[in-house]
Amino acid sequence: MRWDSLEKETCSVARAVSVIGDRWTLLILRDCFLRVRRFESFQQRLGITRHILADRLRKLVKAGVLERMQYQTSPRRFEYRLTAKGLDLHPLLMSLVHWGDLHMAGRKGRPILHRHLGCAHDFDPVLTCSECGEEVKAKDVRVRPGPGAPANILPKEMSS
Amino acid sequence: MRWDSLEKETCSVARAVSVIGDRWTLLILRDCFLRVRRFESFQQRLGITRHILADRLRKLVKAGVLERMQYQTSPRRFEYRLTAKGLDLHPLLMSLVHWGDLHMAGRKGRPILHRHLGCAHDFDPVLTCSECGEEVKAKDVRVRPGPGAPANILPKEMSS
DNA sequence: CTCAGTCAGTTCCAAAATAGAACCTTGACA
DNA sequence: TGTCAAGGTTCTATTTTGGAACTGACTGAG
Repeated sequence: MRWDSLEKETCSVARAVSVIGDRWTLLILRDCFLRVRRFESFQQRLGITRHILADRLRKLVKAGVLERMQYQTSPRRFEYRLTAKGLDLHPLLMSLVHWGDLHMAGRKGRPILHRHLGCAHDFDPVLTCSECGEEVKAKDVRVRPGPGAPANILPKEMSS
Repeated sequence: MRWDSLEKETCSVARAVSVIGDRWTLLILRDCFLRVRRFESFQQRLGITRHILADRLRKLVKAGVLERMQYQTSPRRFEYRLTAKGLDLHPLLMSLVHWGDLHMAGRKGRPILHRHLGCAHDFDPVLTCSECGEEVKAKDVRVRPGPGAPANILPKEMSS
């Protein structure tokens, strides 16, 4: 499978993965949420090849996740900022950080704390149900085809 | 940067990305949550090269996200199941699906619906604060170094 | 004016990862 | 005996990366 064919897949995961399913891209987005915006800053923080960085930034802009804005005219310089679409990735990044904290942290504890300005406490993200507000556990979810589903979206294994 | 050096990074995102930051890996995990468990099933559903599939499954087992269990003895056959660590990726996958539904769905609507058994409604995932229970928005979060933080974890840009 | 430095890239080559296809092994079934 | 299935492995050709150097437009110091 080619990766450009992934965009045409019906599955939302596949389409999302076609944009953000890349190691460097996820690390770039992490830095975006830490307010890193410039080419040189990304490059120095990540140690990424300049070549690949330019490519990934271009792709993220094309996908509408980042926007490239000129911040000075002479010489022309640009910075990259999260769009609304990009900001919507916040729950995803929070989930990623939290999973890393739970399962991959060193013995010194978590490297970053998140403070919720609403209640002024350090917090962990909790995934809840939009309908009843309760926490959602993997075992409490059943999946079924939606209006945009193609024929074989669910495996045979799924009779539940 | 080599990818095995990423595991040794201090950032939780980097460490998480070293395990799941790969297009195929994310698609494999999506299928795991749909109860796909066998080599042939993954291969047929994903259209992934058998070679790469074997490699990714090996890595996921090594990382403790999947376990490889024998389900018949003659001939010996194995299946791959999510461990507790793997199940903890559920919020991440839900966030990914939801983002894909919001921003990448075709005009026919979302391909999969998720029903919460607790309240028997189709739902969307909402990320909330473990301390106050309110929904967490990107702008309501401030980040600061934790106990396991190295010197330069935050960019200069972060004075807020 | 000259020199060094910054930023945002581009170009080049070697090394690594991936796609696509065929092949292998163990055993079941007819 | 021949065919089929599951769960892989091996092979080569193509893509993608990594690493390093280079470019172009400017600024600011001496």
